[in-house]
Amino acid sequence: MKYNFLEIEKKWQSKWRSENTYSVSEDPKKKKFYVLDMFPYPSGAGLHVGHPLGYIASDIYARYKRLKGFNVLHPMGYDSFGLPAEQYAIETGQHPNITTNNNIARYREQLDKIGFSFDWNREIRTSDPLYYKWTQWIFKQLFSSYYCNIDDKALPISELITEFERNGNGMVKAPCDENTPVFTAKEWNAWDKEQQQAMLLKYRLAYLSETWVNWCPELGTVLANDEVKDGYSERGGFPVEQKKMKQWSLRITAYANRLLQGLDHLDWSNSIKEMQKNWIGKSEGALIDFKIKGKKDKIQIFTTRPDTIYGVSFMVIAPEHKLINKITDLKHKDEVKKYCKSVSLKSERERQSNIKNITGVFSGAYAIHPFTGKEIPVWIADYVLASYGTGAVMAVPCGDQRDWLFAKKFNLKIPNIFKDADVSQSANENKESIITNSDFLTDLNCSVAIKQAINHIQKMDVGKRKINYRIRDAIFSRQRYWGEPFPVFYKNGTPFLIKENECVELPLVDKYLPTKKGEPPLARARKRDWNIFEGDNMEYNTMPGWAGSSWYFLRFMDPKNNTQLVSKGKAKYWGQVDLYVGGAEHAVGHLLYSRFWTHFLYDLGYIDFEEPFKKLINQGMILGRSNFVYRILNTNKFVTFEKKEEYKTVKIHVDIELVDNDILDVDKFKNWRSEFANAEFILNKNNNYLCGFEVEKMSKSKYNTQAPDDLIERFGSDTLRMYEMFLGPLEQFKPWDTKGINGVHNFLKKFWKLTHAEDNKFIISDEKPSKKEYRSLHQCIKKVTDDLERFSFNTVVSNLMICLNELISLNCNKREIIHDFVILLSPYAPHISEEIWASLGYRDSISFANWPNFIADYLEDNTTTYPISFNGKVRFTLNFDNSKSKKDIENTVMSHPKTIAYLDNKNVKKMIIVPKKIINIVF
RNA sequence: GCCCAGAUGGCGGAAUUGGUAGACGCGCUGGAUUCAAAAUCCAGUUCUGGCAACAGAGUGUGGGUUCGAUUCCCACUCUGGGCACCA
Repeated sequence: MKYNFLEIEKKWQSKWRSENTYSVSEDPKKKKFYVLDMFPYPSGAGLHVGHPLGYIASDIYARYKRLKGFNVLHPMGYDSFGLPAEQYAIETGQHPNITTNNNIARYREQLDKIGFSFDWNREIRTSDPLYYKWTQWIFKQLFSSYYCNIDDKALPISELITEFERNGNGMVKAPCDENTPVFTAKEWNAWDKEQQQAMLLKYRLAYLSETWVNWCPELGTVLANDEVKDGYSERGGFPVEQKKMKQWSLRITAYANRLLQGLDHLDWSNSIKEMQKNWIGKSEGALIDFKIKGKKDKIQIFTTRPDTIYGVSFMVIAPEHKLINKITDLKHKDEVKKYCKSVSLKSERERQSNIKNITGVFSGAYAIHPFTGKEIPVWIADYVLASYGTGAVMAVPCGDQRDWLFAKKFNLKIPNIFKDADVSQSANENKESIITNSDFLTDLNCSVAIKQAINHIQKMDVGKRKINYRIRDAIFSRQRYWGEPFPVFYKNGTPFLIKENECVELPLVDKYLPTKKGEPPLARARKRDWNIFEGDNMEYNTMPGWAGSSWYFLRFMDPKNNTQLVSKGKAKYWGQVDLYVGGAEHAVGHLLYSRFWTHFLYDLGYIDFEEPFKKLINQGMILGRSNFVYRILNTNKFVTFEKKEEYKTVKIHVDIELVDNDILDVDKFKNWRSEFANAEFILNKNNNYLCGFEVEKMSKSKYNTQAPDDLIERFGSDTLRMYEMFLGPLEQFKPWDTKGINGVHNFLKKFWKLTHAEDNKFIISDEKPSKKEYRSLHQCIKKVTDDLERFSFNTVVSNLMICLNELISLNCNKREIIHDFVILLSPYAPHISEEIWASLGYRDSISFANWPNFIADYLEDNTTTYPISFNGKVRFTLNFDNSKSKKDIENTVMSHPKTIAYLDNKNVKKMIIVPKKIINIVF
């Protein structure tokens, strides 16, 4: 009798492949279910056990839904554009396509071994021109659209042109660039084509804009904020400067409100929704203009607390504010210049982390309070950010802690406008307060006062109600090679789209580096290297990593369509992703951008759902369990964990392969690395070397990674699948520890043993199961079904174990029971289940069996074991017939000798009998 | 600083609506089998005291609500994640 998992798993994997078991197509007779994983970037290191965790969970769910009769779409592909392949190409000169294909082959091999039920006919790769043709197509649609705030949706730019021709832009309500002038139809019609294009670009959802970037001349590239450390590049340590660069941006801000509202209807975790909410950062308040004494200019501020306007005692503007030069008086000019310079030298990091170090400088200018007419000093300080709101605030030190601290530091007045509040020690940020000393706002509470204040501001024409968002438009250009090229060419500096059905393919280049002039790598391509070349030159930037992943779930529905992104019928049938599983690190990036693109495609009518992912589960990271040895300082002697305090030691990571149960195999250790060949050991009392351990991120450098491949060799993938689920709740971060894996392996072995004789022949009994056996099975059906419905993948394993243990003790290998049990098991352990299913005489895959129905009758019990508790403490249990009345139960309990003993002649105050639950006697 | 999670035996975890805390698995202890080991099987295993029956304590800490709290409320500590001079 041997459970030969290697043979079984190989057999079924090749069968699934050759018989196309998991390929699906639209079937109007069946209800659909779409289960999707966040597709991986195929890195060179291959998969470790942490990667497939989410895939296993989603595969189990997909298999479960299939058994429930759903038509399940469960595809997989690769997010194959990315930096590591490009970096490798720079170093070796090898085309990233080659590296990428190799890595994909390795991934596929590893994935196949785990027994996933993916429909591989639908595989997509974002770096495939057949795929990115449609990424480019979406960009073209964005370029050809603007956002209409009246209809609250994206519309074709042609409608905007018609409006410009008729009425100019005076009536147009659409998000556009800040510097867009108002023009008439006459002016519009008089402009030449290039001028018109320039104006349209200010409205397009994909537009060019000048943005500040971290430019590293030495590397010839733009760096992300976290790649810059104290003004130098993290890689290489070269100086980084701020440079203005013309880049493509997407007007995601137009969708800010819809992206926020849409969150309410999504079945996502609270924390992810919260993160997106904060990212979008909606705040309601008012814009208020403050006149400057003796100047024509006004400073416009944004505030969420217009109710505190009588508490303003100074103003603060950001060091980058455009009015600084105009308003600063002669006396302060030098100081202001010096201050602004010093701020600009600070890195973004530095500026953000210096919360305690309050700095600022007086500009010499005074603003006029719009209601009181009082003069208030205008300060410049770096705690005000140029990029948020208007880059200027009205400082209310009695109501805002940062203003308060600033006022204290520079000795500014702190007038109090709150009734019964003490603002001598800190600001009063309590929004329940009553306003005082504030003219028409006096005696109102804050929320009423805010409304009144805004009304007054609008009446006085000094400002208006304003909803402000923190979210900024997404920069869509990257100065890289290995990304989607833009379907764009330039003529006299004006961008134009290439023809409708064409796709710009990545041209070959001699090197994957920027040019000497600092142009992106694509500028190296000669005219004849491009498959399409129009105008003066093609766009040299490529799209960012998130372009391809923002819409891939749509392409899986119709991956081979050559005339459309996705056919309308297929998109209608498969619809939203019903279950999306992936890591929480994509909380704002990927998940927000795909929502944006889905909203947009919905507006244009290509799909009929607005939100891409109905239900989202974020799997927690699997952490590694590292082992350590302790070397005594300056020696080659290692001391066991128990005695390490007696010496001065250095902690060294040791490969977990050399350790079993924290006990080091000293011989293996000596052979591990030459420096340890002559190592000596101080052992513990059992003559063992005990290692220390720590739980940390799984990583090669910590020698704590575990590839799934070895485990599959040793235990089989059915065991691996079950074990990864058994580890704990899917969402939780949890340590990986192979110690427990033989527990689930044992479970499968026991199941095999139950259904196989000594000579490995399948044995099954055709006897009618007993009531006990039915009961055990149906208990299991109920628990497993309930647990899967609430995505409690770990407890399903426990319940299967409980059921099997019961069946074994009943010595039950009856056909009817095993038949249902193996279906329950099959989502977790599909290979062994297929094998036994075939032995039961079925020729079709178990994947399309029927999930067993739970029959409550089998669990019906006519007695209940009641815990009898005294003042809430359980003392003993009694069995009662369910038909027994409360009075009967009470009499029996009260006359029970144990009850009499526990009561010890005390008076019973109360007796609580909860039917089928508990009995509590209070005394 | 703000927001969101979480804290249960030696370990991973369970307890779905407030109703016997510790299911299931690992590990450990003892036993059977074996020449021996592996494998397998049986029994025990929250802590403290006791041979035992049993008693007491116990779900991060301190309070509260309740006949009854891991579960609800208040305050706090710690851990993880996210955001951050956001007006």
